[in-house]
Amino acid sequence: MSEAMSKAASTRGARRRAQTRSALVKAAQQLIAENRTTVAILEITQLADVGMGSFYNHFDSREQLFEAAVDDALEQQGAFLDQVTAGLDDPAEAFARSFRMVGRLHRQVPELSRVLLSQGAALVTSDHGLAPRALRDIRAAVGAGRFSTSDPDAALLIAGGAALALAQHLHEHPDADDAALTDTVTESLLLMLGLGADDARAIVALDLPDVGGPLEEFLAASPAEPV
Amino acid sequence: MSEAMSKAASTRGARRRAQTRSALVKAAQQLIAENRTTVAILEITQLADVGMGSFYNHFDSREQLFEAAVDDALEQQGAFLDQVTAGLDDPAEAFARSFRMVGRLHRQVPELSRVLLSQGAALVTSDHGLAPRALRDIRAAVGAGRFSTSDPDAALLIAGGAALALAQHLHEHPDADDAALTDTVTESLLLMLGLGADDARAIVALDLPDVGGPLEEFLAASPAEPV
DNA sequence: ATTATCTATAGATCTATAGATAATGC
DNA sequence: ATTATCTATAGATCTATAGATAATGC
Repeated sequence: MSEAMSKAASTRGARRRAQTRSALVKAAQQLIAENRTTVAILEITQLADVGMGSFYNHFDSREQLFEAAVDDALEQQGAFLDQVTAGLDDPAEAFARSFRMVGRLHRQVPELSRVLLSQGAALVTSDHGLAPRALRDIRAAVGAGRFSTSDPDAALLIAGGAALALAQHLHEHPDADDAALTDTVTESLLLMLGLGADDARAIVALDLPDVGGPLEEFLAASPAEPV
Repeated sequence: MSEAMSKAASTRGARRRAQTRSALVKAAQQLIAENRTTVAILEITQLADVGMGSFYNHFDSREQLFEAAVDDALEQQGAFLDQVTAGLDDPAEAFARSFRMVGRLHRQVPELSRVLLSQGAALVTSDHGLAPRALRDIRAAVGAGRFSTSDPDAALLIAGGAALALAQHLHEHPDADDAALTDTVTESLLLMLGLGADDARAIVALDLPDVGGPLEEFLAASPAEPV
Protein backbone atom coordinates (compact mmCIF):
# COMPACT_ATOMS: atom_id res chain seq x y z
CA MET A 1 0.00 0.00 0.00
CA SER A 2 1.46 3.31 -1.07
CA GLU A 3 1.76 6.33 1.11
CA ALA A 4 0.09 8.43 -1.58
CA MET A 5 -2.94 6.12 -1.53
CA SER A 6 -3.44 6.11 2.22
CA LYS A 7 -3.44 9.90 2.16
CA ALA A 8 -6.58 9.82 0.05
CA ALA A 9 -8.51 8.24 2.96
CA SER A 10 -12.05 9.48 3.48
CA THR A 11 -12.48 10.72 7.04
CA ARG A 12 -10.48 13.44 8.71
CA GLY A 13 -9.32 11.02 11.40
CA ALA A 14 -8.05 8.63 8.79
CA ARG A 15 -6.23 11.46 7.03
CA ARG A 16 -4.66 12.54 10.30
CA ARG A 17 -3.54 8.98 10.96
CA ALA A 18 -2.18 8.68 7.44
CA GLN A 19 -0.20 11.85 7.90
CA THR A 20 1.49 10.55 11.03
CA ARG A 21 2.37 7.36 9.18
CA SER A 22 3.61 9.34 6.22
CA ALA A 23 5.79 11.50 8.46
CA LEU A 24 7.36 8.36 9.92
CA VAL A 25 7.93 6.87 6.48
CA LYS A 26 9.52 10.08 5.20
CA ALA A 27 11.78 10.27 8.24
CA ALA A 28 12.79 6.66 7.66
CA GLN A 29 13.58 7.40 4.03
CA GLN A 30 15.77 10.31 5.07
CA LEU A 31 17.60 8.09 7.55
CA ILE A 32 18.08 5.31 4.98
CA ALA A 33 19.45 7.86 2.52
CA GLU A 34 21.89 9.01 5.20
CA ASN A 35 22.82 5.42 6.00
CA ARG A 36 21.72 5.79 9.61
CA THR A 37 19.31 2.91 10.01
CA THR A 38 20.40 1.93 13.52
CA VAL A 39 19.18 5.10 15.24
CA ALA A 40 16.87 4.83 18.24
CA ILE A 41 13.14 4.95 17.67
CA LEU A 42 12.96 8.14 19.71
CA GLU A 43 15.26 9.79 17.16
CA ILE A 44 13.03 8.63 14.32
CA THR A 45 9.92 10.07 15.94
CA GLN A 46 11.69 13.34 16.70
CA LEU A 47 12.74 13.62 13.06
CA ALA A 48 9.17 12.88 12.01
CA ASP A 49 7.96 15.40 14.62
CA VAL A 50 5.52 12.96 16.21
CA GLY A 51 5.37 11.53 19.72
CA MET A 52 7.36 8.48 20.64
CA GLY A 53 4.19 6.45 21.28
CA SER A 54 2.83 7.18 17.81
CA PHE A 55 5.48 4.94 16.35
CA TYR A 56 3.85 1.85 17.88
CA ASN A 57 0.44 2.90 16.63
CA HIS A 58 1.74 2.25 13.12
CA PHE A 59 4.68 -0.15 13.25
CA ASP A 60 5.78 -3.04 15.42
CA SER A 61 9.50 -2.51 14.95
CA ARG A 62 12.11 -0.35 13.30
CA GLU A 63 12.60 -3.04 10.66
CA GLN A 64 8.93 -2.90 9.74
CA LEU A 65 9.08 0.86 9.29
CA PHE A 66 12.16 0.70 7.08
CA GLU A 67 10.51 -2.00 5.00
CA ALA A 68 7.50 0.27 4.50
CA ALA A 69 9.84 3.11 3.58
CA VAL A 70 11.46 1.05 0.83
CA ASP A 71 8.10 -0.20 -0.42
CA ASP A 72 6.92 3.37 -0.69
CA ALA A 73 10.01 4.37 -2.67
CA LEU A 74 9.53 1.45 -5.06
CA GLU A 75 5.90 2.38 -5.54
CA GLN A 76 6.95 5.92 -6.40
CA GLN A 77 9.46 4.70 -8.94
CA GLY A 78 6.90 2.34 -10.47
CA ALA A 79 4.21 4.99 -10.71
CA PHE A 80 6.74 7.35 -12.25
CA LEU A 81 7.70 4.83 -14.92
CA ASP A 82 4.09 3.96 -15.73
CA GLN A 83 3.28 7.59 -16.22
CA VAL A 84 6.37 8.33 -18.26
CA THR A 85 5.88 5.44 -20.68
CA ALA A 86 2.10 5.70 -20.99
CA GLY A 87 1.04 5.63 -24.61
CA LEU A 88 4.29 4.29 -26.06
CA ASP A 89 3.61 1.50 -28.55
CA ASP A 90 7.14 0.28 -29.18
CA PRO A 91 8.35 -1.83 -26.21
CA ALA A 92 11.98 -1.15 -27.20
CA GLU A 93 11.30 2.55 -26.84
CA ALA A 94 9.49 2.00 -23.53
CA PHE A 95 12.49 0.06 -22.25
CA ALA A 96 14.91 2.76 -23.37
CA ARG A 97 12.85 5.62 -22.02
CA SER A 98 12.37 3.90 -18.66
CA PHE A 99 16.07 3.33 -18.37
CA ARG A 100 16.97 6.86 -19.43
CA MET A 101 14.46 8.47 -17.08
CA VAL A 102 15.59 6.36 -14.11
CA GLY A 103 19.17 7.38 -14.78
CA ARG A 104 18.13 11.01 -14.61
CA LEU A 105 16.11 10.49 -11.43
CA HIS A 106 19.26 10.06 -9.36
CA ARG A 107 20.02 13.76 -9.63
CA GLN A 108 16.42 14.92 -9.70
CA VAL A 109 15.32 13.00 -6.60
CA PRO A 110 18.56 11.93 -4.90
CA GLU A 111 16.90 10.85 -1.66
CA LEU A 112 14.52 8.46 -3.43
CA SER A 113 17.47 7.16 -5.39
CA ARG A 114 19.49 6.47 -2.27
CA VAL A 115 16.61 4.64 -0.62
CA LEU A 116 16.42 2.36 -3.65
CA LEU A 117 20.21 1.95 -3.79
CA SER A 118 20.20 0.84 -0.16
CA GLN A 119 18.46 -2.33 -1.30
CA GLY A 120 21.48 -3.35 -3.35
CA ALA A 121 21.14 -6.20 -5.80
CA ALA A 122 17.74 -7.16 -4.37
CA LEU A 123 16.40 -4.31 -6.45
CA VAL A 124 17.07 -6.23 -9.66
CA THR A 125 14.98 -9.19 -8.55
CA SER A 126 12.21 -7.13 -6.97
CA ASP A 127 8.62 -7.41 -8.16
CA HIS A 128 8.25 -3.65 -7.99
CA GLY A 129 9.87 -0.67 -9.63
CA LEU A 130 12.00 -0.78 -12.75
CA ALA A 131 12.84 -4.49 -12.86
CA PRO A 132 9.43 -6.06 -13.62
CA ARG A 133 8.69 -3.33 -16.14
CA ALA A 134 12.02 -3.82 -17.89
CA LEU A 135 11.44 -7.56 -18.08
CA ARG A 136 7.95 -7.00 -19.49
CA ASP A 137 9.34 -4.63 -22.11
CA ILE A 138 12.20 -6.95 -23.05
CA ARG A 139 9.79 -9.85 -23.55
CA ALA A 140 7.38 -7.73 -25.56
CA ALA A 141 10.21 -6.39 -27.72
CA VAL A 142 11.45 -9.91 -28.40
CA GLY A 143 7.88 -10.88 -29.33
CA ALA A 144 7.63 -7.91 -31.65
CA GLY A 145 10.93 -8.75 -33.31
CA ARG A 146 12.64 -5.61 -32.01
CA PHE A 147 15.04 -7.39 -29.64
CA SER A 148 16.67 -10.72 -30.40
CA THR A 149 18.09 -11.83 -27.05
CA SER A 150 17.61 -15.54 -26.44
CA ASP A 151 17.33 -15.29 -22.66
CA PRO A 152 15.26 -12.36 -21.33
CA ASP A 153 15.99 -13.29 -17.72
CA ALA A 154 19.73 -13.12 -18.26
CA ALA A 155 19.24 -9.86 -20.16
CA LEU A 156 17.33 -8.45 -17.19
CA LEU A 157 20.21 -9.29 -14.88
CA ILE A 158 22.56 -7.30 -17.09
CA ALA A 159 20.20 -4.37 -17.60
CA GLY A 160 19.07 -4.23 -13.97
CA GLY A 161 22.60 -4.60 -12.71
CA ALA A 162 23.72 -1.81 -15.02
CA ALA A 163 20.96 0.46 -13.71
CA LEU A 164 22.10 -0.22 -10.16
CA ALA A 165 25.80 0.34 -10.88
CA LEU A 166 24.97 3.51 -12.79
CA ALA A 167 23.11 4.87 -9.76
CA GLN A 168 26.08 4.13 -7.54
CA HIS A 169 28.49 5.78 -9.96
CA LEU A 170 26.38 8.92 -10.28
CA HIS A 171 26.15 9.31 -6.50
CA GLU A 172 29.91 8.91 -6.18
CA HIS A 173 30.57 11.42 -8.97
CA PRO A 174 28.25 14.40 -8.44
CA ASP A 175 29.85 16.27 -11.32
CA ALA A 176 29.50 13.51 -13.90
CA ASP A 177 27.14 14.15 -16.81
CA ASP A 178 24.22 11.97 -15.76
CA ALA A 179 22.30 12.26 -19.02
CA ALA A 180 25.27 11.45 -21.25
CA LEU A 181 26.46 8.48 -19.19
CA THR A 182 22.93 7.12 -18.82
CA ASP A 183 22.37 7.30 -22.56
CA THR A 184 25.73 5.66 -23.30
CA VAL A 185 24.87 2.77 -20.99
CA THR A 186 21.37 2.52 -22.44
CA GLU A 187 22.74 2.37 -25.96
CA SER A 188 25.12 -0.46 -25.04
CA LEU A 189 22.25 -2.35 -23.45
CA LEU A 190 20.11 -1.94 -26.56
CA LEU A 191 22.93 -3.35 -28.68
CA MET A 192 23.29 -6.26 -26.26
CA LEU A 193 19.57 -6.89 -26.57
CA GLY A 194 19.94 -7.19 -30.32
CA LEU A 195 18.79 -3.84 -31.60
CA GLY A 196 20.65 -2.56 -34.66
CA ALA A 197 23.37 0.04 -34.10
CA ASP A 198 21.49 2.78 -35.99
CA ASP A 199 18.25 2.07 -34.15
CA ALA A 200 20.04 2.07 -30.80
CA ARG A 201 21.70 5.40 -31.48
CA ALA A 202 18.45 6.95 -32.65
CA ILE A 203 16.36 5.68 -29.76
CA VAL A 204 18.59 7.19 -27.07
CA ALA A 205 18.51 10.53 -28.88
CA LEU A 206 14.73 10.88 -28.66
CA ASP A 207 13.18 13.64 -26.57
CA LEU A 208 12.15 12.79 -23.02
CA PRO A 209 9.16 13.97 -20.98
CA ASP A 210 9.85 16.91 -18.67
CA VAL A 211 9.46 16.09 -14.98
CA GLY A 212 9.67 19.72 -13.91
CA GLY A 213 9.35 20.08 -10.14
CA PRO A 214 9.12 17.57 -7.27
CA LEU A 215 8.23 13.98 -8.08
CA GLU A 216 5.05 14.07 -6.01
CA GLU A 217 3.61 16.87 -8.11
CA PHE A 218 4.58 15.11 -11.31
CA LEU A 219 2.91 11.91 -10.09
CA ALA A 220 -0.20 13.76 -8.96
CA ALA A 221 -0.54 15.50 -12.33
CA SER A 222 -1.86 12.55 -14.35
CA PRO A 223 -1.69 9.06 -12.87
CA ALA A 224 -1.26 6.03 -15.11
CA GLU A 225 -2.38 2.42 -14.71
CA PRO A 226 0.00 0.19 -12.69
CA VAL A 227 1.73 -2.92 -14.01
CA MET B 1 45.63 -5.85 5.59
CA SER B 2 44.33 -9.33 4.98
CA GLU B 3 43.50 -11.82 7.66
CA ALA B 4 45.67 -14.40 5.93
CA MET B 5 48.67 -12.07 6.11
CA SER B 6 48.35 -11.25 9.81
CA LYS B 7 48.25 -14.97 10.51
CA ALA B 8 51.78 -15.28 9.16
CA ALA B 9 53.09 -13.08 12.01
CA SER B 10 56.39 -14.14 13.54
CA THR B 11 56.03 -14.58 17.29
CA ARG B 12 53.64 -16.94 19.04
CA GLY B 13 51.99 -14.02 20.82
CA ALA B 14 51.37 -12.26 17.55
CA ARG B 15 49.88 -15.43 16.11
CA ARG B 16 47.61 -15.82 19.10
CA ARG B 17 46.49 -12.22 18.73
CA ALA B 18 45.92 -12.70 15.02
CA GLN B 19 43.81 -15.75 15.71
CA THR B 20 41.52 -13.84 18.04
CA ARG B 21 41.16 -11.14 15.43
CA SER B 22 40.52 -13.72 12.76
CA ALA B 23 37.85 -15.42 14.89
CA LEU B 24 36.09 -12.07 15.28
CA VAL B 25 36.31 -11.35 11.56
CA LYS B 26 34.94 -14.79 10.68
CA ALA B 27 32.08 -14.38 13.14
CA ALA B 28 31.33 -11.00 11.60
CA GLN B 29 31.30 -12.52 8.12
CA GLN B 30 28.88 -15.18 9.26
CA LEU B 31 26.61 -12.53 10.76
CA ILE B 32 26.76 -10.38 7.64
CA ALA B 33 25.89 -13.42 5.53
CA GLU B 34 22.89 -14.02 7.80
CA ASN B 35 21.89 -10.36 7.62
CA ARG B 36 22.18 -9.94 11.38
CA THR B 37 24.53 -6.98 11.64
CA THR B 38 22.75 -5.28 14.55
CA VAL B 39 23.49 -7.99 17.13
CA ALA B 40 25.11 -7.03 20.43
CA ILE B 41 28.86 -7.19 20.71
CA LEU B 42 28.53 -9.88 23.37
CA GLU B 43 26.79 -12.08 20.81
CA ILE B 44 29.60 -11.51 18.33
CA THR B 45 32.28 -12.49 20.84
CA GLN B 46 30.29 -15.56 21.87
CA LEU B 47 30.02 -16.63 18.24
CA ALA B 48 33.76 -16.07 17.85
CA ASP B 49 34.32 -17.94 21.12
CA VAL B 50 36.42 -15.16 22.65
CA GLY B 51 35.83 -13.04 25.73
CA MET B 52 33.78 -9.88 25.51
CA GLY B 53 36.81 -7.70 26.38
CA SER B 54 38.84 -9.11 23.51
CA PHE B 55 36.63 -7.30 21.09
CA TYR B 56 37.97 -3.93 22.23
CA ASN B 57 41.55 -5.15 21.98
CA HIS B 58 41.04 -5.28 18.23
CA PHE B 59 38.21 -2.97 17.21
CA ASP B 60 36.73 0.28 18.43
CA SER B 61 33.20 -0.41 17.30
CA ARG B 62 30.95 -2.94 15.65
CA GLU B 63 31.08 -0.90 12.43
CA GLN B 64 34.87 -1.13 12.37
CA LEU B 65 34.73 -4.91 12.71
CA PHE B 66 32.19 -5.27 9.92
CA GLU B 67 34.31 -3.07 7.71
CA ALA B 68 37.30 -5.31 8.36
CA ALA B 69 35.15 -8.35 7.58
CA VAL B 70 34.20 -6.95 4.18
CA ASP B 71 37.79 -5.93 3.43
CA ASP B 72 38.92 -9.44 4.18
CA ALA B 73 36.29 -10.90 1.85
CA LEU B 74 37.33 -8.55 -0.96
CA GLU B 75 40.98 -9.49 -0.42
CA GLN B 76 40.05 -13.14 -0.72
CA GLN B 77 38.16 -12.55 -3.94
CA GLY B 78 41.03 -10.52 -5.36
CA ALA B 79 43.66 -13.11 -4.45
CA PHE B 80 41.47 -15.80 -5.95
CA LEU B 81 41.15 -13.92 -9.24
CA ASP B 82 44.87 -13.17 -9.44
CA GLN B 83 45.66 -16.81 -8.94
CA VAL B 84 43.06 -18.03 -11.39
CA THR B 85 44.11 -15.71 -14.20
CA ALA B 86 47.87 -15.94 -13.64
CA GLY B 87 49.68 -16.64 -16.88
CA LEU B 88 46.84 -15.70 -19.24
CA ASP B 89 48.12 -13.50 -22.07
CA ASP B 90 44.83 -12.53 -23.68
CA PRO B 91 43.06 -9.85 -21.56
CA ALA B 92 39.73 -10.82 -23.13
CA GLU B 93 40.21 -14.34 -21.86
CA ALA B 94 41.30 -13.05 -18.43
CA PHE B 95 38.13 -10.95 -18.26
CA ALA B 96 35.94 -13.87 -19.27
CA ARG B 97 37.61 -16.33 -16.94
CA SER B 98 37.39 -13.93 -13.99
CA PHE B 99 33.74 -13.39 -14.62
CA ARG B 100 32.99 -17.09 -15.08
CA MET B 101 34.91 -18.08 -11.95
CA VAL B 102 33.23 -15.43 -9.81
CA GLY B 103 29.84 -16.64 -11.01
CA ARG B 104 30.74 -20.13 -9.84
CA LEU B 105 32.05 -18.88 -6.49
CA HIS B 106 28.54 -18.09 -5.28
CA ARG B 107 27.76 -21.79 -4.91
CA GLN B 108 31.27 -22.85 -3.97
CA VAL B 109 31.72 -20.29 -1.19
CA PRO B 110 28.21 -18.95 -0.47
CA GLU B 111 29.20 -17.17 2.73
CA LEU B 112 31.94 -15.16 1.04
CA SER B 113 29.52 -14.38 -1.74
CA ARG B 114 26.90 -13.09 0.67
CA VAL B 115 29.40 -10.88 2.46
CA LEU B 116 30.28 -9.29 -0.87
CA LEU B 117 26.62 -9.01 -1.90
CA SER B 118 25.89 -7.14 1.33
CA GLN B 119 27.91 -4.26 -0.08
CA GLY B 120 25.41 -3.76 -2.86
CA ALA B 121 26.33 -1.51 -5.75
CA ALA B 122 29.37 -0.19 -3.87
CA LEU B 123 31.06 -3.40 -4.97
CA VAL B 124 31.13 -2.21 -8.57
CA THR B 125 33.01 0.96 -7.71
CA SER B 126 35.32 -0.65 -5.16
CA ASP B 127 39.09 -0.55 -5.61
CA HIS B 128 39.34 -4.17 -4.56
CA GLY B 129 38.04 -7.48 -5.83
CA LEU B 130 36.61 -8.08 -9.28
CA ALA B 131 35.90 -4.50 -10.35
CA PRO B 132 39.44 -3.06 -10.69
CA ARG B 133 40.62 -6.25 -12.36
CA ALA B 134 37.75 -6.22 -14.83
CA LEU B 135 38.45 -2.58 -15.69
CA ARG B 136 42.14 -3.35 -16.17
CA ASP B 137 41.30 -6.26 -18.47
CA ILE B 138 38.75 -4.27 -20.45
CA ARG B 139 41.27 -1.48 -21.05
CA ALA B 140 44.00 -3.95 -22.00
CA ALA B 141 41.68 -5.78 -24.35
CA VAL B 142 40.68 -2.52 -26.03
CA GLY B 143 44.39 -1.69 -26.37
CA ALA B 144 45.05 -5.08 -27.88
CA GLY B 145 42.21 -4.68 -30.35
CA ARG B 146 40.18 -7.52 -28.81
CA PHE B 147 37.39 -5.33 -27.42
CA SER B 148 36.02 -2.28 -29.21
CA THR B 149 33.97 -0.50 -26.56
CA SER B 150 34.39 3.27 -26.68
CA ASP B 151 33.85 3.84 -22.95
CA PRO B 152 35.53 1.32 -20.62
CA ASP B 153 34.06 2.98 -17.53
CA ALA B 154 30.52 2.61 -18.82
CA ALA B 155 31.34 -0.97 -19.83
CA LEU B 156 32.53 -1.67 -16.28
CA LEU B 157 29.24 -0.41 -14.87
CA ILE B 158 27.37 -2.89 -17.06
CA ALA B 159 29.71 -5.81 -16.41
CA GLY B 160 30.05 -5.15 -12.69
CA GLY B 161 26.33 -4.58 -12.29
CA ALA B 162 25.67 -7.82 -14.14
CA ALA B 163 28.03 -9.72 -11.83
CA LEU B 164 26.18 -8.31 -8.83
CA ALA B 165 22.72 -9.09 -10.19
CA LEU B 166 23.85 -12.57 -11.16
CA ALA B 167 24.99 -13.22 -7.58
CA GLN B 168 21.64 -12.09 -6.25
CA HIS B 169 19.76 -14.26 -8.72
CA LEU B 170 21.82 -17.35 -7.90
CA HIS B 171 21.21 -16.92 -4.17
CA GLU B 172 17.49 -16.55 -4.75
CA HIS B 173 17.38 -19.61 -7.02
CA PRO B 174 19.46 -22.34 -5.37
CA ASP B 175 18.47 -24.84 -8.06
CA ALA B 176 19.42 -22.68 -11.03
CA ASP B 177 22.34 -23.87 -13.17
CA ASP B 178 25.02 -21.45 -12.02
CA ALA B 179 27.59 -22.38 -14.67
CA ALA B 180 25.17 -22.16 -17.60
CA LEU B 181 23.64 -18.84 -16.50
CA THR B 182 27.04 -17.34 -15.71
CA ASP B 183 28.37 -18.31 -19.11
CA THR B 184 25.29 -16.94 -20.87
CA VAL B 185 25.70 -13.62 -19.11
CA THR B 186 29.45 -13.59 -19.80
CA GLU B 187 28.87 -14.24 -23.48
CA SER B 188 26.40 -11.34 -23.71
CA LEU B 189 28.91 -9.08 -21.99
CA LEU B 190 31.65 -10.10 -24.41
CA LEU B 191 29.37 -9.24 -27.33
CA MET B 192 28.59 -5.90 -25.73
CA LEU B 193 32.30 -5.27 -25.37
CA GLY B 194 32.73 -5.76 -29.09
CA LEU B 195 34.06 -9.30 -29.35
CA GLY B 196 32.85 -11.25 -32.39
CA ALA B 197 30.02 -13.73 -31.88
CA ASP B 198 32.18 -16.75 -32.68
CA ASP B 199 35.00 -15.59 -30.40
CA ALA B 200 32.55 -14.92 -27.59
CA ARG B 201 30.97 -18.35 -27.88
CA ALA B 202 34.37 -20.04 -27.98
CA ILE B 203 35.82 -18.14 -25.04
CA VAL B 204 33.03 -19.08 -22.64
CA ALA B 205 33.41 -22.74 -23.62
CA LEU B 206 37.05 -22.94 -22.53
CA ASP B 207 38.05 -25.15 -19.64
CA LEU B 208 38.33 -23.53 -16.21
CA PRO B 209 40.79 -24.18 -13.38
CA ASP B 210 39.55 -26.57 -10.69
CA VAL B 211 39.16 -24.98 -7.27
CA GLY B 212 38.63 -28.30 -5.52
CA GLY B 213 38.16 -27.85 -1.76
CA PRO B 214 37.82 -24.76 0.47
CA LEU B 215 38.94 -21.42 -0.87
CA GLU B 216 41.61 -20.99 1.81
CA GLU B 217 43.41 -24.13 0.71
CA PHE B 218 43.18 -23.12 -2.93
CA LEU B 219 44.62 -19.71 -2.10
CA ALA B 220 47.38 -21.20 0.06
CA ALA B 221 48.38 -23.62 -2.70
CA SER B 222 50.16 -21.13 -5.00
CA PRO B 223 49.75 -17.41 -4.36
CA ALA B 224 49.91 -14.93 -7.21
CA GLU B 225 50.98 -11.29 -7.36
CA PRO B 226 48.28 -8.74 -6.41
CA VAL B 227 46.96 -5.99 -8.68
C1' DA C 1 58.13 -8.04 32.68
C1' DT C 2 55.07 -7.70 29.06
C1' DT C 3 51.11 -8.55 26.43
C1' DA C 4 46.62 -10.56 25.56
C1' DT C 5 42.74 -12.47 27.25
C1' DC C 6 38.89 -13.14 30.35
C1' DT C 7 35.03 -12.08 33.76
C1' DA C 8 32.08 -9.02 35.88
C1' DT C 9 29.60 -4.79 36.04
C1' DA C 10 28.62 0.46 36.36
C1' DG C 11 26.41 3.48 33.87
C1' DA C 12 24.21 4.73 29.60
C1' DT C 13 20.82 3.83 26.43
C1' DC C 14 16.77 2.02 24.46
C1' DT C 15 12.29 -0.39 23.86
C1' DA C 16 7.73 -0.91 24.68
C1' DT C 17 3.84 0.43 27.27
C1' DA C 18 0.70 2.64 30.61
C1' DG C 19 -2.02 6.35 31.37
C1' DA C 20 -3.23 11.17 30.24
C1' DT C 21 -4.59 14.40 26.73
C1' DA C 22 -6.50 15.90 22.49
C1' DA C 23 -9.16 15.47 18.31
C1' DT C 24 -12.91 13.43 15.74
C1' DG C 25 -17.54 11.38 14.62
C1' DC C 26 -22.16 10.77 15.67
C1' DA D 1 -17.94 7.48 22.60
C1' DT D 2 -14.22 6.48 19.91
C1' DT D 3 -9.79 6.88 18.08
C1' DA D 4 -5.17 8.79 17.80
C1' DT D 5 -1.75 11.15 19.82
C1' DC D 6 1.37 12.56 23.44
C1' DT D 7 4.39 12.36 27.74
C1' DA D 8 6.75 9.88 31.03
C1' DT D 9 9.07 5.87 32.66
C1' DA D 10 9.85 0.82 34.27
C1' DG D 11 12.49 -2.60 33.01
C1' DA D 12 15.51 -4.67 29.69
C1' DT D 13 19.51 -4.42 27.19
C1' DC D 14 23.94 -2.97 25.77
C1' DT D 15 28.49 -0.64 25.64
C1' DA D 16 32.78 0.15 27.29
C1' DT D 17 36.00 -0.53 30.89
C1' DA D 18 38.30 -1.92 35.19
C1' DG D 19 40.71 -5.31 37.32
C1' DA D 20 42.00 -10.24 37.53
C1' DT D 21 43.98 -14.11 35.18
C1' DA D 22 46.71 -16.46 31.85
C1' DA D 23 50.21 -16.90 28.35
C1' DT D 24 54.49 -15.41 26.27
C1' DG D 25 59.30 -13.58 25.78
C1' DC D 26 63.66 -12.67 27.65
